This record gives sequence, C-alpha cells and structure tokens, in this order.
Amino acid sequence: MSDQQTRGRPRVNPLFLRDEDLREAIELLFFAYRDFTGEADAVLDAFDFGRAHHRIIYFVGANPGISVGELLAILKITKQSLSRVLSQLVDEAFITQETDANDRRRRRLYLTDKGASLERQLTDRQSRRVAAAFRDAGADAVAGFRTVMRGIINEEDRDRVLRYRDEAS
Amino acid sequence: MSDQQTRGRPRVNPLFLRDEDLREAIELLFFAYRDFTGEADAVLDAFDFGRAHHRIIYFVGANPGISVGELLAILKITKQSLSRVLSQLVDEAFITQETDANDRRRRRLYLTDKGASLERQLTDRQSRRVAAAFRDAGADAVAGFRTVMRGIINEEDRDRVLRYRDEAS
DNA sequence: GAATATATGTCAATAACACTGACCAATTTT
DNA sequence: AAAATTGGTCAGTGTTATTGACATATATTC
Repeated sequence: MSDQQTRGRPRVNPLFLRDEDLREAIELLFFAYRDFTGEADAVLDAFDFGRAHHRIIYFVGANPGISVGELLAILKITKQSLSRVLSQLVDEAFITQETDANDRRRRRLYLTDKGASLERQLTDRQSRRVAAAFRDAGADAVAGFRTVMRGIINEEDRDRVLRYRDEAS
Repeated sequence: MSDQQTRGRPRVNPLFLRDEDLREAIELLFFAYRDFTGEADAVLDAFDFGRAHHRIIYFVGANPGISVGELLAILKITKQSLSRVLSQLVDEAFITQETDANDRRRRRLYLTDKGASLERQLTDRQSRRVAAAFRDAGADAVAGFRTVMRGIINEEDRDRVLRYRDEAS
C-alpha cells in the first residue's frame, strides 16, 4: 500500500504516547461501539424500534423512577427528540409514567413487565459479547479497561455510570 | 420469557462476572463514545460537516489510497449513503479520487492538504482526550483497555484496526 | 397573593444520515 | 461473448435529531 505520507508521522507528544497508539484507541472506540450497538439491532427490528428506543429502555431499566429531565441529561438530546420516542414507548406499554408524590410536576418513568422483558433481551445480547471479551482478557485487563474508559468520559458525568458499585460498598 | 424481576438481579452467569459488572461496561461504552465523538462536533460545525464527514475523513487519512468498497466495508453503510457525503468532500476539495493504475474500475481516495489539515484538527482533539485518560490510567491499564476493546470487536474486523503495529514489528 | 422559576409536553418546520430498489457504465475476469 | 466486479446515480422513504415558540401544571420566592 502507499503508506507513510499521512501515516509515518511520528508527531510525538509530550506524554510519550505514540501517535499510533492514540489512533489505535480512536479506532478501537469506533469499531467496538459499532459492533456492540449492532448486536441489538436484530431484536429492535422485530419490534420496529430503533436505537433511540433502546437507549431509553436501557436507562429507564437501569434507573427505575428516573425523571424526564434526568433522562435528557444522560442522553444529551432535546426534549422534543425524547418526546417522540418516549410517547411511543408509553403508548405501546413498554414504559409507564407516574407523577411524583412530592413534586407533582415530575413524571417518574418505569419499565412495565413488557418493557423489562424487552430490556432483558437487548441487554443480555450485549452482555454476552462483553462477558466473552472479559473472560478472554482476564481480570487485570478488565480493571484497566474500566479505568481507561472512565478517564475518557467527561469528568462531570463519570458518576452517572452505574452507581450500584459505590452504593453497595 | 418474563422470569424473576429485572433488577433484584443477581442473575449470575457462568463466568463469575456479576451482572452489574456487565451493565457497567455497557454504560462505559455508551458514555465514553458519546463524549469522545462529541469532542469533534464543534470543529465539524464550523465546516458545516457532520459525523459522517468525520468518519470518512478519518479513515481516508488513516488509509491513504483506500478504495470506495473498502471504505464501505469499514463504515458498514450503503454506497448511496456514502456517496452523498463523499461527493460533498470531493466537491469541496477535502478528498481527491484517483483511478487505480492497475484496475481502472477502482477509485483510490486521498486527503488533500486541506483535508489533512481538517483531519488533524479533529483527530488531535480526540487524541488529547484519550492521551489524558491513558496518562492517568498507566501503562498496564492501557494494555488491558486494548485487550478488552479488541475482544468486543467482531472477530472478522479486528484486523481492520490499525495495522501499523503488526506490520511494523 | 403575585411573580417567577421549574418540569414537562406539544406544534411546526427542518436537517443529517441512513435505508431500499432500480438501474447504468466502465472495466476486468472467465 | 458472457458474467462479475467496482463504482455511481435517481427516486423515494424512515429514523433521529435539531430549533423555536408556546402551553400547562406545579413549586418556590418575594
């Protein structure tokens, strides 16, 4: 291949990380995310849902009673965008809305049994892929994976990732 | 089908991986990818480009002389989708097409200077984020990150990720 | 109690990015 | 000569997102 013009460049950085190492990381993120999300697509198609539905179902499942505003903060989309998909999920009885007892402006979201069943189908497929990678990589590698991934996430959002771990301890 | 709840879930799996660990990984992938791709958005907006443009510019930059078909295989989109964005990039002189000397059906793609300059702007921002995470995590963690991420990628696509490492050795 | 802020929802218009299907042209392979 | 490959294009469609404007209910503050 004709190489070496755009790619030979050492482009050294002050952290002693080679440019290639960083490019590799960029590609790992691209491909891993592409294949990881692709995992659920077949299931979603059967329900005539897209990835937006998946994200909502996942985060409502992981955070029962989450409010609309909190969900927006996680997804970082506009409320109009959320509304379209969320209304569908409510209409088709995958999600229920309950008015908060203390602050009656808030609508708390929960999965119905139907929604929980779908969530399980979707999450299990992705979990299996991750579990296989974890098993092959070993415990130390998994720890490194966690550390690096957390470091990539915006500092202010790191504590949005799965609180059980910290709560449980 | 609908078994025990969804979330009281010990839901033990045979690999001794707790369900929470796998859910955490799912969320790490979501948030890290969200913030990582968000990094380039400001730059793209200035050029009136979207993420599709970014992906093309990135992969043409990383693989100078790549053919349209190879690019399609990497991006896993249809050629009609690629065409729309690629034509724009060619029209605006970020990318050039050159007919392959040996097989005149093939169009090989290259970044122009203008394209390479934009690619650098985009990649540098993302690299900085990854470099910071790598620096904070340490070399062992980085190795683990690489191993796990590769494991998540479809087996048949693992060798699409950055070949320099293996070629160079 | 009135004014203001907050949480949510909705209408309308628009755009980015993807899809399918059908077809064409140039070129290479068999 | 026929078939396969590579790439491009036209037309129509769908999903997911956007911005802006406005409405409603409720809570908080002065």
